[in-house]
Amino acid sequence: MQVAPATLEIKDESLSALEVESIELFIGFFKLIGLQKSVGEIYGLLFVSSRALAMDDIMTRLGISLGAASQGLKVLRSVGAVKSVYMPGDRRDHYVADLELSKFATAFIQEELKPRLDRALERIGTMESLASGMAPEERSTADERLERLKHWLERGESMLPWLLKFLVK
Amino acid sequence: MQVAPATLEIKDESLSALEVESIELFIGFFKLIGLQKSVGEIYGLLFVSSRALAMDDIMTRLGISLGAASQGLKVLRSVGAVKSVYMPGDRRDHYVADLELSKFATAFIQEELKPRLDRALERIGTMESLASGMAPEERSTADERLERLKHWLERGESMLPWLLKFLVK
DNA sequence: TAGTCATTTCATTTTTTATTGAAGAGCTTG
DNA sequence: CAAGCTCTTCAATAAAAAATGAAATGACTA
Repeated sequence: MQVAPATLEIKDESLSALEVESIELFIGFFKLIGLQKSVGEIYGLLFVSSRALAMDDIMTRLGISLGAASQGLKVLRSVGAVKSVYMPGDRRDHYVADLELSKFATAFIQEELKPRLDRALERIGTMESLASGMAPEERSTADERLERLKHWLERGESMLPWLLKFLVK
Repeated sequence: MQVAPATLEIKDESLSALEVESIELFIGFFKLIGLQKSVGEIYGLLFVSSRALAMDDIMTRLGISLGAASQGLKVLRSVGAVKSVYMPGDRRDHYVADLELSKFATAFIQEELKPRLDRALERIGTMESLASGMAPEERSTADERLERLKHWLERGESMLPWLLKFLVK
């Protein structure tokens, strides 16, 4: 299958090689903590930008929609990855990247990891009661495994404060 | 919108409450490290099972397809989360959960996190060269930020061995 | 306060990811 | 070595997630 590249759609209105690298880097990084591509794109662009960008700059440069830009910025604000700066004589909000990278990791740990561990430990409580009504042989298997899982989760949980301290520097 | 539950499809061929809790727990846990639902389901079922299960037991109990079971087990074997045990007089492979939970975390760190950090550091090298050909004001912004990012990534990387040691116990 | 511009929201569409199951490869055994 | 199981693969399908853009909202200003 061959497609003639006749009138090639110009998509990105010139992103520099530096911007492309930055964008790709942050897309990958953000995906790891469960954030979508457009969020990574926006942050990547802002990260290497020496001036604050308005939402429509971001849309145009990245070739993404209004909605994606708006929602992406919302997410980035909510994790403190981006802040808006005042630009005299311009009604639009302008955004700069917050360079304190540890914020994202911290937000991820506190808003994703910690709640999940807590929820898992809760479930283990439930499972322990359920296991207590089982036949002896099955029960001992379950009890042993639950104990093991609980220890491991508690160990993980105990590591979080240390991890946070390390990341925050 | 109301739907009459007239002839409710029996879906799970009797999973116990304990199994359901375990499955839900591991679906959540595995998703966090990027593994799909069916993988979590299978591990969750095996985790509380006191006997080894064959692939078609797994399919039947969970109501998943042949392909999903096969692929899920493949993933679980590949991260060492599951092992097959010999059952005399039965041609089928039978699986039990490996209870060494730290294995998954270790696999995740070594196969996902570490390569990503390495790739990111590589990109920073590229970006540094790209920045070196820029106009002075833009260049200084870029240099400063890249330096910062590099430090942070190196710090993260330096933490991995410690993290691994902690997890492995 | 009417008009304009910036932003958010959300139903729809698109894209991506996961699941299904039929085809077939590989073992085992009668 | 043929017939029957078991398991894997992969093209097709289904489900989930993300992006789009029109309409609603809010906010400034003339």
